[in-house]
Amino acid sequence: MKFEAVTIKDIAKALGISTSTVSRALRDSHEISQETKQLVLECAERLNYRPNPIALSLKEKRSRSIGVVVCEISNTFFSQIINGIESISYDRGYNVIISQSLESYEREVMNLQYLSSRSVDGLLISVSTETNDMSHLKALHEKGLPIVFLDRITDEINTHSVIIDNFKGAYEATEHLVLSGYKNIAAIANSEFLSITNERLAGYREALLAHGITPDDTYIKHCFYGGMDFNEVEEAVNKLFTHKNRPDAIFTTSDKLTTGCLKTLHRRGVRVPDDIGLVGFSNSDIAELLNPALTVVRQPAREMGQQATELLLQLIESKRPVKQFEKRVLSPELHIRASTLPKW
Amino acid sequence: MKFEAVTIKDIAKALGISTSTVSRALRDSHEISQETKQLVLECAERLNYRPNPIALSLKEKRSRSIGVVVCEISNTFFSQIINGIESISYDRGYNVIISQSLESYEREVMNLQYLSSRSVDGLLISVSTETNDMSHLKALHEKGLPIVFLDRITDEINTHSVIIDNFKGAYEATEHLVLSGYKNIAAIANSEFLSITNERLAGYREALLAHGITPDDTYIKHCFYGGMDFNEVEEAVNKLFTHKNRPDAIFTTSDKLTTGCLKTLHRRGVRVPDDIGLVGFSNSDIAELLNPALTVVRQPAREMGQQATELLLQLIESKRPVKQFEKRVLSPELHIRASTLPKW
DNA sequence: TTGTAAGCGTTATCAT
DNA sequence: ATGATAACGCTTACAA
Repeated sequence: MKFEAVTIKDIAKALGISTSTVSRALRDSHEISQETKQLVLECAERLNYRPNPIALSLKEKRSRSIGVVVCEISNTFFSQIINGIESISYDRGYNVIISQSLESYEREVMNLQYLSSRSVDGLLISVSTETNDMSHLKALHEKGLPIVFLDRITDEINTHSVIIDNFKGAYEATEHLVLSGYKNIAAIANSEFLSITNERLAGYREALLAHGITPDDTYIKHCFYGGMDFNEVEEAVNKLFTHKNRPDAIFTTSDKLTTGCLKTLHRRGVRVPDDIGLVGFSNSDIAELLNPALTVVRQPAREMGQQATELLLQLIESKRPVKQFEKRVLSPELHIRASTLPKW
Repeated sequence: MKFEAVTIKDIAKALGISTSTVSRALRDSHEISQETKQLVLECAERLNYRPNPIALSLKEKRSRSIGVVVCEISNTFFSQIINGIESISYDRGYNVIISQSLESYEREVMNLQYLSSRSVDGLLISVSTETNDMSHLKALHEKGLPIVFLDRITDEINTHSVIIDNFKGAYEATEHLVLSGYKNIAAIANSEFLSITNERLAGYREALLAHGITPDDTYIKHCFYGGMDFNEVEEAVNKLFTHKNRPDAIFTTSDKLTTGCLKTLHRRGVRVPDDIGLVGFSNSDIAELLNPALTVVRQPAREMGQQATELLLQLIESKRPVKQFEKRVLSPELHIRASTLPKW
């Protein structure tokens, strides 16, 4: 690890045998006598021998590391995903190299270039909001790099993906608002270029329709950067508040948007749910904390990370090319607000 | 990166020169003619050559990766730290291998063993709550592994560290409660084995004393696992509420404890600040969101990660052994509650 | 200025 | 059952 690590050579020298014998003994090859094995194992133990993974990688042409690209590590949703990714890959002896796109296409391309230069064995990616050209990913995929998409997917590339049932989550959230008596339900959504956005808005529209409300597209505000920039959210809220027919409830399609919206409302002195209804996707602490105050759609982020990693490792380690790809759809959970309001 | 990557050999073959010439040309060695350089560079470009970092690592005996051990990736505070770590190491061409101890000594030891088997060039660690024996870290450090401590430090190992001014943060938080008129101020703190805990409690005590209040140790409740297990916090709160002299305010020493405490209070129907005062360390969304509702101590987590990484890389890349070590102390910020209460 | 060869730690192939 | 050798991709004395 530093300062002259013990190598297979040292063991060989110490025992007066060849390195190949040592190597075989360590790998428990059948063509090595029990005594020698014993000897080698003992010596390895004594010298505290640790195989050098880098030498191994060079030989095997695999790095036992996987690359991860998310928009932002410290976004609660993604940090939970990473938690899941890490838990599985740790168990399977893989490294995780994480990089953040910060919702920038340019940075995403750079990240990918970096990861591939780091010769990762596979890639887990949730594309950036700016990404509508998938050629950088396609190129890697065609070169043979196993890829699994997470949450934000594309159908331009045929591979495994793990998503949540966005339609359902949005449907239930919206329906909850309808059933709570709200009539004019607006939506603050992510970029329309993201797969998740459209699915969620579809669920939103469908829920309205199912309850006899005609969706009104002027009620839908997009935040291109998903609220990375708080002003985006503030502006969206402002627009809704100056709408000729001011909405009485808002559905927000992501963690950041929900938090941002709450913050804006609070700044304006608008109370939830007294003055306006609010239901949104959220995995952050506020969801847990405001749970009795706020109904939220919670995504099984950690599980998503875990499942995506399992699929990726399966892809990486499978001998023959996989033909059939899975699209795993996990279910979000609607955490419904209790009747009483919090009183902080 | 996969499927027969272009190597230096391919360039050599294509140009009919030796690999060493190619290598030198690529490294812009002064002992190579301009023409040859030109030729090589052009060819490399054309063939889309990418140096193999693994081969390089093997040669240079350095992996250009750094290990990180934190208790939990999805803890807001740590995910922000990781964000900072990643931003710097990305710029400097280093990988980050993250692992989580989940506050378990055993896991921490395993993580370390894993990281060192991965031959990381350096280590960034925030020790687990269970860790009071530092011998595993000492061993690595003595072997020559550069280490920088983050937030949770130990003085048993002489190296750089980055912390925040825990005393100050706690002092200000407590003082804020005093100035708000609270008299019986309790504290819910992390394990007493952590450096941060004692510094924060010292600040708490000192603030009380400065305002003529005698600290009462029965007002201090420890959550050994820092609230990883929610029950811990609940129990702490319960104990305080059954205290013969029920406190009228609580100071919490960490993100998780603050959130957990709020949650418990809310479950009990106890309102903040109407029924009880509360100020705590918190970097999570709630801090931002409840800002007008709740005074919190916010730590510059991202900066901590960045600075620690800079120090570590400096350690890693310095030619001669560093003698003088820095202990960087960043300042936390007290975000004071506005006069109006939130009305969710 | 360029080429040859050894070496980083490991394993696989081929002998013995 | 074991050993010698080459190879993975790259750098760097040492030669030429």
